[in-house]
Amino acid sequence: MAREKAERSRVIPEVPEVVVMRLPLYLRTLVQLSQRGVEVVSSQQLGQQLQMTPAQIRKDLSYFGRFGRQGRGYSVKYLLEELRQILGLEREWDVGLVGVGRLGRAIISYAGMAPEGFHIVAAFDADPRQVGQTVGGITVQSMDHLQESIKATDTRIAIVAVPAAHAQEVIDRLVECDVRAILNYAPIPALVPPPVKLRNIDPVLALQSMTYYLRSL
Amino acid sequence: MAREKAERSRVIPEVPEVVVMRLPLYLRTLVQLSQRGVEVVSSQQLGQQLQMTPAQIRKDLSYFGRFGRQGRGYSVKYLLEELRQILGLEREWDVGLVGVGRLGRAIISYAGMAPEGFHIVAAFDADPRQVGQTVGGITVQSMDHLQESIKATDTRIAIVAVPAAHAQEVIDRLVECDVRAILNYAPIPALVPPPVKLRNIDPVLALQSMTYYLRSL
DNA sequence: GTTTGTGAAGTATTTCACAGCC
DNA sequence: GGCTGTGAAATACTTCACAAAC
Repeated sequence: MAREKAERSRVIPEVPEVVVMRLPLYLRTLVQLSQRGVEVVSSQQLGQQLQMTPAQIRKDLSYFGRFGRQGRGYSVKYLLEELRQILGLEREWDVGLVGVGRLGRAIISYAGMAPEGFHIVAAFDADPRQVGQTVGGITVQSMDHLQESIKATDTRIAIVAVPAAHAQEVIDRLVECDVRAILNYAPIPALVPPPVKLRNIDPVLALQSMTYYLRSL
Repeated sequence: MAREKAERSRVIPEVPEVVVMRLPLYLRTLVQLSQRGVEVVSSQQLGQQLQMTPAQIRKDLSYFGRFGRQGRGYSVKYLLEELRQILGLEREWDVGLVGVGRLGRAIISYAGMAPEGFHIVAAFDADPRQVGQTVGGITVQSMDHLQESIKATDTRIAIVAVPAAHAQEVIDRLVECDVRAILNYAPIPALVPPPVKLRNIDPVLALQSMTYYLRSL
């Protein structure tokens, strides 16, 4: 009869996850503005760029502190630094990659990660023919070394690019060796225990949800 | 004084977009169950697989009709067909791809699209060295032919895999030639006019929102 | 017995609107 | 005059809980 309500009616009004997911968007826009030499920006202007209401931006930021100045707006440089701080991006992060098939290789070669401080430092594959090969400067290791290697390097972020059939098993193993954030490219609704964060990259799902609005065509 | 409230207080209680975005997830799970030979499934069981409440699944489905039987559950085969119908997936869709760099090529070679009925039938690139080349059976066309070709083939879905600096411009051109659904891989907060649907694939954003929870490490 | 479909209740999230400050 | 930060109000979404159906 006594339910586990305790967990839900938490005392700390935790920052909503939707808010956290919007912060990188703000950060990116600020970086752009900064590169264009803009020094001050209002929530109004930010909202225009991002197609959202100024109030939402202000409310989101207010979860973390007071970063603006009445009558002026936000200092681009200052807000940018604060957001980086909040998101834990003032440091570099090591990332492990599992699966070096076509997709995995594309991910390794993708030039957009490193500039943002995410460095793929280890790669693993179940296929013995892949093991020992060098891809983008990284030597592919056997799955037998997964736990050992991830733990030894204290890697907390992993990218999963293995076939759907093996993804959950791989994810379970990653969780076991204390990986706390997983970016999953496999088209499965993966399950992870609470402390672990998971985000899915799934282009087919995205397409399938858009065709709903195209039915009439 | 008179605001454009009219648009918001619409009479039709439109299906919430969150609901539409969950349907493909249900569909995929049903396909799996079907392949395993399961014939009937309850919202309870579906919820377990997908880590969501049975009530949510039932409520989501109720926006579109009544597909279950009390005391039994849902016929996997029937619900699957209905969802395909609702999502507009009982037909095949032609897809145009803009940008055949490393990412674009990886997208063309990705084997997961065609089985779901999405066929990349045309590819475009601004680089003259790419134009005329054949990638995965498709001849890369010049950007000069974009409008002409997309319109001629009546393509309504496009994938954008060009550098960030050109993405918005490309998206604008796609919108002009009546593309109604865009899957954007460029790391920019792109803007599209209301009738057009946009989904972003952005691994860096996903990573940046997870590191928030890793700050303590 | 089981499970759906759904109003009503409960949460969560967004937007409003304004005091306070520059 | 312009803009932030924020309680309060409004809206959106989720979950409850139960009558109806099998």
